[in-house]
Amino acid sequence: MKVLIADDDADLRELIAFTLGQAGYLVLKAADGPAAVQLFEHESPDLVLLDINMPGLNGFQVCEAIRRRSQVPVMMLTVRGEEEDLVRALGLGADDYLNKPFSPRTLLARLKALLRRAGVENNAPLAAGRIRLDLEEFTVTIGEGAPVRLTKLELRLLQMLLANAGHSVNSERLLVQVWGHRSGGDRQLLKQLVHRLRQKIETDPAAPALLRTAAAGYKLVVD
Amino acid sequence: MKVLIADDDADLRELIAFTLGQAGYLVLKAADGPAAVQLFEHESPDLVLLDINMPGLNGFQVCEAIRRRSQVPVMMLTVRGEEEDLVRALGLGADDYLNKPFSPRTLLARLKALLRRAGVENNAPLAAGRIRLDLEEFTVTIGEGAPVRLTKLELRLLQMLLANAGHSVNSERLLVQVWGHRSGGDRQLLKQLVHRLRQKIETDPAAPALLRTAAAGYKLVVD
DNA sequence: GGGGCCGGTCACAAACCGGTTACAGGCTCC
DNA sequence: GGAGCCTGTAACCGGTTTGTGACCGGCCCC
Repeated sequence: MKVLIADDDADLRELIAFTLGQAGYLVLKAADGPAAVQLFEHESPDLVLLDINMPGLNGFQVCEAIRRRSQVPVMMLTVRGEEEDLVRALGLGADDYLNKPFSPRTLLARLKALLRRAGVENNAPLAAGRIRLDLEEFTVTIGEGAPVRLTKLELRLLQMLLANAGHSVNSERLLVQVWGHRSGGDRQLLKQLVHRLRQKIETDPAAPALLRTAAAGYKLVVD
Repeated sequence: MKVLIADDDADLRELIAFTLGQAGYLVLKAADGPAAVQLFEHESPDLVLLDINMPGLNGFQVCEAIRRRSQVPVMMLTVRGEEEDLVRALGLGADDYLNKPFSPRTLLARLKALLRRAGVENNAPLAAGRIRLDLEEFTVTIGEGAPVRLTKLELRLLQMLLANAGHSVNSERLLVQVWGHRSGGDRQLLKQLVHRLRQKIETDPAAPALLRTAAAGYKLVVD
């Protein structure tokens, strides 16, 4: 599990890096905005910690840049009391924030919660019931069948549903997690993606047994 | 999702209540400390907004009382610049704070972030007496009967009534909470919705036993 | 008794929703 | 530059949900 930490305060950066390292995470460090963006593109970390005040590009700009190409969980580090910053960060698609100063224990707890929510806590092939997802190969295997190749979006959708297997997931949330649409609204995309995914994974796409329509969203049925 | 708002300033209280109501939250209002504590024990809200300056018990005392029995997220409303208050509140276990004056937008953003952080899932089946509501499945179950499917509006109405089970809820308030109409006035909608809901949940829709007409509104009868 | 108000009921129209088909632009890989 | 895939967009269909207008009967008050 890779975590990118971007902060220009060397002491804090090292403290965080140490904490996360101890906890078993692989840590990538950046001292300014451009470095953060570059590292992000190179290494595609599983989670990003962003300080707001950084030279080069500030945290907002980095967050925007990241959101343009990825739904990776982003946690902002803010100075307590900067109301506007907070609202702006959350508006830009940050998933959580942490007020400085914070304890390492708090950081870890929040980080884990965030990873759990994003459904990426294990990048080993996700599985539930008869469904197994291989993120490396971009394939899904149903029961004893042959692996089926998925596209990027199909994989992401299935991953989200799998992370909440058995429970219905709100369309709104799916839109946000798969496309990063802030306000949702565009149901057509989801409709279409679900349709395409069903064609691939359902024995009878007209009567879905796995990817079922639920009130206000979809859910993955596992036995 | 129930939010308890405690503030002795009636204008501010109503503004907040309106904002949250529009955003789909169920709002409980308290004008002083003791009322807040009592409401908290009665209704077990999912989040609490506390003003610091209140008659009876002040925000600190209420916060302490709440913390003695629950980990529910608490957000304090503070006057900008009162550092001491802030530190004290956070020391007492408050989770976040908001400086007055604040915009509704800010309030909502912070509140959502707090709920998200607290990991509150809003799919816990609401229940009272023989009535159980499943927000994920959009169903209601009466006693031992089979779950009945509800539409979005029916669910919202029932949720409002359930949150005030046993007490009559003003038509005006229902209109605002279910449709977001600010001026109410449109009783026909409510009439119709109640009718449709009764058809689904009453054994004899002509003689309602659960969803009763009450003075100036409706109420849910629980045994 | 008559009019106004209110809640309940009915019937119909409008809006919405999910599934489906079709097509076009963009991208990658030969 | 062309083939093939991936993604986004539009249009259509049938079913459900929601909004609207009309009517009825009870109640209260003048």
